[in-house]
Amino acid sequence: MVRTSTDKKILESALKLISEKGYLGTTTKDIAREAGITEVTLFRHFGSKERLFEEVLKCYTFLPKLKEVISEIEGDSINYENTLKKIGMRFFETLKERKSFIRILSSEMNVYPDKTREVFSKFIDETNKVLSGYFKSQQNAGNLRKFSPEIAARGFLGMLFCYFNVEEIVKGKSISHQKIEMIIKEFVEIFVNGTLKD
Amino acid sequence: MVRTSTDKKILESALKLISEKGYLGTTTKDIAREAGITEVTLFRHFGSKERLFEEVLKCYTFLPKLKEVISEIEGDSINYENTLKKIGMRFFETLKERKSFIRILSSEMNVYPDKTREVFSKFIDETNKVLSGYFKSQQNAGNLRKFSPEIAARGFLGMLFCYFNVEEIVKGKSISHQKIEMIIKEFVEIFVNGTLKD
DNA sequence: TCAAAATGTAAGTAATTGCTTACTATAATT
DNA sequence: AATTATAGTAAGCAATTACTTACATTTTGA
Repeated sequence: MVRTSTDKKILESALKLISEKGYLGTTTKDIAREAGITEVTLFRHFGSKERLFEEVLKCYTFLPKLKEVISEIEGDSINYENTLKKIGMRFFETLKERKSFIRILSSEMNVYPDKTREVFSKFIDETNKVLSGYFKSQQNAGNLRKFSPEIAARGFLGMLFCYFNVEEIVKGKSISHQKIEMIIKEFVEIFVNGTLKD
Repeated sequence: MVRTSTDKKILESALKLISEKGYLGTTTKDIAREAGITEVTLFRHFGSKERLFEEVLKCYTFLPKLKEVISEIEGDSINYENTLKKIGMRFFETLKERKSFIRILSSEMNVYPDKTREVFSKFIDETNKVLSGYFKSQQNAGNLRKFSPEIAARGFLGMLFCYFNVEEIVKGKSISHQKIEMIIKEFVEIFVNGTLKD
């Protein structure tokens, strides 16, 4: 679907307002106002509020590109600890970029369960697959002790996700790059010490 | 406030329905029907929908009693690893007991930000305080390496919280006691290995 | 048993919301 | 310049929702 500039304005406004006020708490009038158009134009472009919301979910869906991080790193012979740091950093940056969308996924799970659960589950499962694959390959190379790579990946990414969620979404802060690095350093240290072979 | 049995029925029904459909997605008619009363009775008891919701937030607010776990354990000379397992277990059990309420906290943060953020932040901060205090005392006793107890506590509880959130809330499953134990065992192993002194 | 309290019945209000319609004006394209 | 496409104006509709009112019935407690 090729997007006109009006489409884009509407989608952006919808993303912003729905992430702030919820789907049911945001009126089509609000969205139109925010986009600088009339309400009737909104309906001309998207047909209904629900269709607009579906397009928002489709348009802003994302997957963190951890695969690419691992590829880059495999070419660079960086060690395990720094790899985890880079993965953590990339993951966190992605979360920050997509903050509004993540807010919507959390809060609209009841109103629009099918798509939000699908997107959220896919996000979790795919990112975990990549990281657990990496843990496995490091185990196979004899670098790591025996543990469940899938559960460890869930743990590692879960720590980061939860930290992000609490600070940025619950507390409404914006974490500085420095602070993120510090947090990731601490988490990675625990993970490295906790997963390396003796 | 002393609760009549009708009050309780209304509060329980509101908790259930709001956790399933959201605050705005749940009508006072729905709640009345679920409670087996008429809508006018609901207003007699609570005055408004908003007031009812406030009472739900007040009534179902909780803090996991990790302090008690630590007290019990300190009397029992249980080791660090088993302590973390018991803490993890108690925390997870609490999350499961309060699943509906936690769903509401996540999803209604935009509609009712002040109280939900307050409750959620308090929950995070208090539980972290208790666990980080325990980490500190173990460091002071010379058992653990140097790391930030606050950040480690955030990490540990964050892993559990995120795992719970994804499985029970996003994916809508109910995790078996066995499965929880296994997950906690894995997470604790990483943490124990990651925080013990060499 | 009786009076007070609690709840139900039935109807209604005002406001809000998503959405539509018809006509007009503006912008873009040929 | 003329035509087509896009957007605006103004008004309105039907449905829904939180809430209210007045009267009747049932339940509870003394």
